[in-house]
Amino acid sequence: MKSEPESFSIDDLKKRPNKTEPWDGVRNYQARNFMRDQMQVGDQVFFYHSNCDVPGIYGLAEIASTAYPDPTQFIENHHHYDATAKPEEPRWMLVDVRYLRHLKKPISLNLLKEHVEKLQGCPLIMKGNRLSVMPIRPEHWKAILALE
DNA sequence: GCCAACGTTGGC
DNA sequence: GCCAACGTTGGC
Repeated sequence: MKSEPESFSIDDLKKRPNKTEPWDGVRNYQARNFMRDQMQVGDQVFFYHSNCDVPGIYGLAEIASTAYPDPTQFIENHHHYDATAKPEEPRWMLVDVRYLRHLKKPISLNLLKEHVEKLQGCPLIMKGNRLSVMPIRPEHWKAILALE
């Protein structure tokens, strides 16, 4: 799961009550579907910092709830307001995310790219990929964590 | 700040 | 259904 650290970083997540935060603001259908259809409580997550000095994975989190409607879609004037969404027919979903730990050493995108051969097909290092939520296959998860 | 790589919108 | 225009993401 990606976030711009200037708006919400893994340090911010750690400081939250229960170290947990609703992952609101996702407005991409594919990303929504991953949260809605595939995420289960206890699933582990890489916390990725995008659009920053050193993009990469900075820590681990876990899914703390199954998907439910993103309340920000109903709030007029909110940055993530969606006039086409109605409470009886919500369009956008989110999950709660709980902090687990920082990586001993962040795994930069640069470092990930040095290990393409082990990460064949991993969406993280694929060009043009802009998804903010994406599934990581178990073998990729292991290979990435081994870089810590 | 630039720009490639998308995704969305809306006219036709 | 096609596609041009536009908006967004995110690395660099």
